Amino acid sequence: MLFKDCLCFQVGRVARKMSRITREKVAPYGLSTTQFFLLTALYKEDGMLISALASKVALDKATLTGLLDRMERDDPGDRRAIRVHLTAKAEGLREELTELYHDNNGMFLSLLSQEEKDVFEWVVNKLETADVGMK
Amino acid sequence: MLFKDCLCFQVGRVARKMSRITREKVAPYGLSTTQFFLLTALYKEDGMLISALASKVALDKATLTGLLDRMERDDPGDRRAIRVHLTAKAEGLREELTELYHDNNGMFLSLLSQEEKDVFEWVVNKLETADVGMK
DNA sequence: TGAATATAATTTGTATACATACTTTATGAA
DNA sequence: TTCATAAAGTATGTATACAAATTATATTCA
Repeated sequence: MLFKDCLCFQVGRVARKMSRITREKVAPYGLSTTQFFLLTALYKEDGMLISALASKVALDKATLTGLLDRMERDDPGDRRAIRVHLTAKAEGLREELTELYHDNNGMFLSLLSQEEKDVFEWVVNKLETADVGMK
Repeated sequence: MLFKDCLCFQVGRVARKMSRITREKVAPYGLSTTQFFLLTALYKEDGMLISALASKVALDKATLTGLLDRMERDDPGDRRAIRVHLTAKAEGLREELTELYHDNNGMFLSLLSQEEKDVFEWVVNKLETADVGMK
């Protein structure tokens, strides 16, 4: 089977599928998968710098600029820094979206045994932190 | 750690990183990661229908339309079907890109033990084929 | 002080990625 | 035959995703 032993392709393929599945669930809230994770990060910690938020969700800050275009902004002091805050609307959805986040995780996790989860987590971390000359 | 147990996020994050690493290697050939995999699929089997190719690389046919915009096309018989063929330029890079493909795979695979590879492959397949109400 | 440097974010340009709708052609059934 | 349906691609619109360059501000140090 083509790409059978290609980790890069396999990971990309399953990432796209899982993202699509998640998107279907959050679409009713007018969210994309990425926006959903971004909100989840803000539910955990509000008022981060864009660069800190980018680090949390593992995206480039340039990607976040677009994502955040319609969100509330603030500027407490340092004019280089912009802190991202939840809107009232997002705050109102906190409970519901947090529950959805856990349900969705649980759905995926329920497919795996404990050992599979452990090894998968270990492998993903290895691939993620591998030093292969990238920034 | 945020998203620690979120398979969807973890897989997406590692997919982006691996794609970036691969892109750095194929950029000198004027290719993106996706284009690289698409060529790899064509090196394996030339003359596929766009829909068949889309299936091979696990992308929507609409995504392939854009990707293939500058590639050679042919139409043998069925006017609904367009078959994708390698250009002379792509054919000239076959050896080099095939080697790069295997080297890149090997680089990622070398990070994992046999058991880790086995479990990872198993888990990815489970996540990929899981029936959770998606098309 | 003031120039060099670093930091935070934006801008620009390019390339996915996909849902939805549409066009064209083929096929199947009445 | 002819209408309904399916199949193959394309078009459109939206949303990532990121490299490279730029802007604006802060910091450091000579």
